[in-house]
Parts: sequence; structure tokens; C-alpha cells
Amino acid sequence: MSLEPFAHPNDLLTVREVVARTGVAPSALRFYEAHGLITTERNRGNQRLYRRHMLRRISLILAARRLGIPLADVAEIFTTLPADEAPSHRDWVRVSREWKRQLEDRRRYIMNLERQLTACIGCGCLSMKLCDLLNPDDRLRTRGQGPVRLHESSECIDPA
Amino acid sequence: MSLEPFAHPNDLLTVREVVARTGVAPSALRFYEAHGLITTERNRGNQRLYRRHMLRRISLILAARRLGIPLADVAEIFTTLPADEAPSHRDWVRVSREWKRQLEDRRRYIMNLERQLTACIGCGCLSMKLCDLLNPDDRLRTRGQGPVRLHESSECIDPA
DNA sequence: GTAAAACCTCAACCTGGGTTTAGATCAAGC
DNA sequence: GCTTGATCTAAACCCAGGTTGAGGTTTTAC
Repeated sequence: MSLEPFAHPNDLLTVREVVARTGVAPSALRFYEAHGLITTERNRGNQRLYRRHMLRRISLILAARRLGIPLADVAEIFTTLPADEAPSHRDWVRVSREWKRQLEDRRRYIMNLERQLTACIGCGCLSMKLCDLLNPDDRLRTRGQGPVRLHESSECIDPA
Repeated sequence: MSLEPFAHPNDLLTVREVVARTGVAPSALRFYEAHGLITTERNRGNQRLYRRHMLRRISLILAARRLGIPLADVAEIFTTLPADEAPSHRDWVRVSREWKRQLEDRRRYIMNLERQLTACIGCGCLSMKLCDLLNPDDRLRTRGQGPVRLHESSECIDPA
């Protein structure tokens, strides 16, 4: 049986092919390469050739972007990935668990803000005197001046 | 009784005083002014004087920043606020409810991503063949080429 | 009266995640 | 061989949300 119809993991794709497969603009591909997220070979005319397993990396970049993970973090994760072949199942489990943790952190942060804002709406904060989300300038006026560190008191938010 | 110890809502504060009360850098105050979020008077030497009720606006800006609300949105909200006095209780209720809605939207978006990522970890997506977060290039290879619209299929994420 | 500190404007710079443009080179079809 | 389209590099530009710096005035403190 011929190997022809099957893709070799290290065969080479042109820019156009990668663009067609991933939907990522050539400028973005160059950008990722410049930032060390992907690597390329060159043909004799200096044009880029992408090894097929780079498609995996690009997919991971897209997933990360969709999740709001900064490229710098992705680059860091990529240093732990095999350089010459596609990431393994195990790699993907590790990466996706880490990203899930980051999503959870972000969700918790937002839920905390929601809680504070709800408390502000539901308490004396409506007078805008004591809320942690709003700087308590009225109170400060009775206490003299000085640099105000915001988010330091929490009389409204956390009355306990 | 003298009015001296009580602050007039329209009395004028210098840059230094506003910086001391809000913790916001002068450059940021100028930036907010340049973008129409706050207004100032000037003294005879052209130096800025802030009417006291601007402190409320600055507090609102800080709260918005903390919530991740873009300044442009804040500027838009501010067009609905009284120009010459502090925002009222009613104003604050209206604004804070709107911001709470935006927080809820962001939280729901993140929860949705978490759900997708969890599904990816827990199903055949681990093979990175069919996941909505990862571009399904293996499948495409058996179907010919063409531009790939990402996030269009949901065989993994939403099997129903 | 003078020096230091604060303030002014305007312009340049920063990060992140790229896009756009200019000018040159390469590959492919006829 | 020639034209057209694809690609190359480098640099400039975009957004947000500001900060930093240069060079000039104003206010304040002694």
C-alpha cells in the first residue's frame, strides 16, 4: 500500500495550505513564529514551509486565544512540548488541565466582584459612602489627608 | 455656624488634593479629562481645579476599571449623569445594575468555556480529533481542503 | 528675591496581538 | 520570456489605558 494518501507528520505545508487549514492569517503565522510559538523550514527561495505537526500547535494557540490565555503563557507551555512532533495525548491533558485552572481563577475573580457589587447595591453603599468599589472620600474628609490606598477597607463589602 | 468645616460640593480642589484623595496619578487625571470623563476649571495660571463632585466620577471610573469596564463605556454612561453635581443614588443604582449585568455576561462566557474544556478533557477530544476548541485538521484531511471555519462544528462540545 | 516644587502642553513610548504597507523576490502559467 | 500572484522582510500602524520626558510656566517656601 502506498503512503501517498496518508499525511506524514513531518511533511511540509506551504503558507497557503496552513492558512486554508487553520484560518489563521499569514501575518499572524509570522507573528507567532517571531515570538517563538512555531518554527518553520524554508524552501530554496526562502519561503516558509510548515511541518504538519505545527498545525497542532496552531490549534493549541487558537484554543488558548479563545480561552483568553496570553500568548506569552502559551509560549512557555510550548517549551514543555516536543519540538519535532505533535503534542501527545498526555501533553494535551496536562495543558488543558492547567488552562482549566486558569479559567476557574478568572471565574472566581468575577464572581467575587459580582458579590461586592451586589453588596454595594444592597447596603448603605448606595449612599456611596463606604463601598469598597467606590473610594470613600467623604469619610477621608473627616480624617485628614494623605495618599489613599484603594480597596484597603471593606466596611461595606465584608462587614464582618 | 460656619460653613468652613463642611465641604461645598462645588468647591475646587487642586491636582495634588485629588491625587491624594483618589490615588490616581496626575497623568491619568489628564487622560480622563482628555477623553471627556471628567471636566476641570482653571485658575489664573492655567492650572487645573477640580470641582469636588468630580471625586465621585473618579471613584466611579476606578470602580469600573476594577470591574473591567472599558473607559469608553464609562464615558457613555457619564453622558447620562448630571454635569454639575455628584451622581445621585438613583444614578448609582442604574449604573451598578448595568455593570452587574456585564459581569454576569462575562461569568457566563467563562463558564461556557470551562464546560467546553471539561468536555474536551473528558471525551474523545483528548485525541484532538473532534474538539471544538481544537481545530479538527485530521478530519478535514479526509475531506479535501478549503478554508476552515473554526468553532463551526460541535461534535465534541455539544454532542446532542 | 530666589530657588524648589508643582504644574502646564505636546509628543513619544509601553504592552498585547496582531494588520497594513512598501518594496523586493519567487513561483507558475502561457 | 513575461506577467501575475504569492511570498519575503522591515517598519509603521491600530486599540486601550495610560506613563515618561522635554521644555516652559506658576506657585510656594524661605
